[in-house]
Amino acid sequence: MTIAEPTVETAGRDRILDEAASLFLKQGYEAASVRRIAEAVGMQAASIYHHFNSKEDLLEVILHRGLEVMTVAFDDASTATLGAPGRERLAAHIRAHLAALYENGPYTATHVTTFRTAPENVRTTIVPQRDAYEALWTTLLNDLLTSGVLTPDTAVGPARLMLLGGMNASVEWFDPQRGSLDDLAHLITRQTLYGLSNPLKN
Amino acid sequence: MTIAEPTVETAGRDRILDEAASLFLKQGYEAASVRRIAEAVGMQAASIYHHFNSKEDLLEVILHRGLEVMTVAFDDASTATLGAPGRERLAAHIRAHLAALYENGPYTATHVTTFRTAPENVRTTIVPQRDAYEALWTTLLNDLLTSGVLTPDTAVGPARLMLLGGMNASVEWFDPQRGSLDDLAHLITRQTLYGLSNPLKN
DNA sequence: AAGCCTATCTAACGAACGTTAGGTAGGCAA
DNA sequence: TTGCCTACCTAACGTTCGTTAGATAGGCTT
Repeated sequence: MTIAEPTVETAGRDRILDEAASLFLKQGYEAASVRRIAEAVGMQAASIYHHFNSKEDLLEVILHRGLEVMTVAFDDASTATLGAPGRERLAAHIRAHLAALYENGPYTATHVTTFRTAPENVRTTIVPQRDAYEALWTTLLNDLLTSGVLTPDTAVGPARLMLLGGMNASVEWFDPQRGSLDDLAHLITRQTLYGLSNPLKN
Repeated sequence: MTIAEPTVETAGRDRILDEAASLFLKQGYEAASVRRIAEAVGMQAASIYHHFNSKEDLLEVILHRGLEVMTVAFDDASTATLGAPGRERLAAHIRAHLAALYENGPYTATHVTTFRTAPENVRTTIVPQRDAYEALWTTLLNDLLTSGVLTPDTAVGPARLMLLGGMNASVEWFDPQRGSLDDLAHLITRQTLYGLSNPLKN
């Protein structure tokens, strides 16, 4: 058990995390000042430091939480599609990753957009958990490869990077208010598996 | 007069742009201070302001240049593949965009990574040129669609977003020092056209 | 030789930054 | 009722930020 039910104690802390993650997502880590985060929460900048040791600490917690949201989504998709056909399993995991990006708070999207330029010590702390998440995808794609769902000459490493990169890149253009997440998931799944080429014309 | 041949005059200015773009790429726009940029160039911070009006101005010039590099690469690919088969034309333009990202200075990569969180007035200034570049891709994909190279039910808008997003996302993991750009271009072209699915197993 | 222009410098400005010290008010426990 | 603990506050710290003013040194023009 990692996530407690929201109590009065954690409410203030979680409010700070929510607003900080949203601001980091919109403006970037450096541009979002502690004072602006505090203002969004409705408190003074100094009060942030009752809950977190530093601004870097705040970012670290947010990046970890974003990764946790992804990982939980992935695991849920795995158990939900145990024994299902390969393409269905892939579709479910793609949909799960996109749901983590757009339907479970700003944490995953913030992770995706701010990790690359995060302070080095923060990045270093996050890397193991990040590797673990990527390993989940490697295992999934390897399963699909050995079961014959993917072309035998598929390079799993690059395929994983392109798939995750493609999904994450959607934060640049996909607006969950305007588009359906199911449509997006279907689009990416279809394009990943079958591509754009017209099979009738070669 | 907009672009002069490189003289001793513009050399200092271009040095500043190079170092600034590299730092913006590595650390982000806000984290890279004018003093650090000046230090990388080998001058004092105040000297930057002999060449640029403000830090925002510096970013704006860099973003524009990144877009110009992309556009020139696209146009070169277009003229180089006039009358060529559709898939070859697509491959050439993918390769051109990736070359702009990795082989023509840090400008295009910096554009891709910093545009989303750039100050709003800077973003506003850039948008028209950005729309023009995306329109080039829309035209190309529409050509491929009407000539039957792409599946008739291809949605060109999302396809363009996914293709550009996928290529741009490679800046997160592709290292031009370690990997071949031709390999990357081939990988993305192949995956875009044909996907990962094993055609022998449905 | 005189004057100007370009490119840089030193020095400093006010503002904003992350952060700390110390205080206060309210709830819970003894 | 007293005392403590949590969650905030006000005030301020030293640092760094983007930026400006003004000086200087070297080269080109006349």
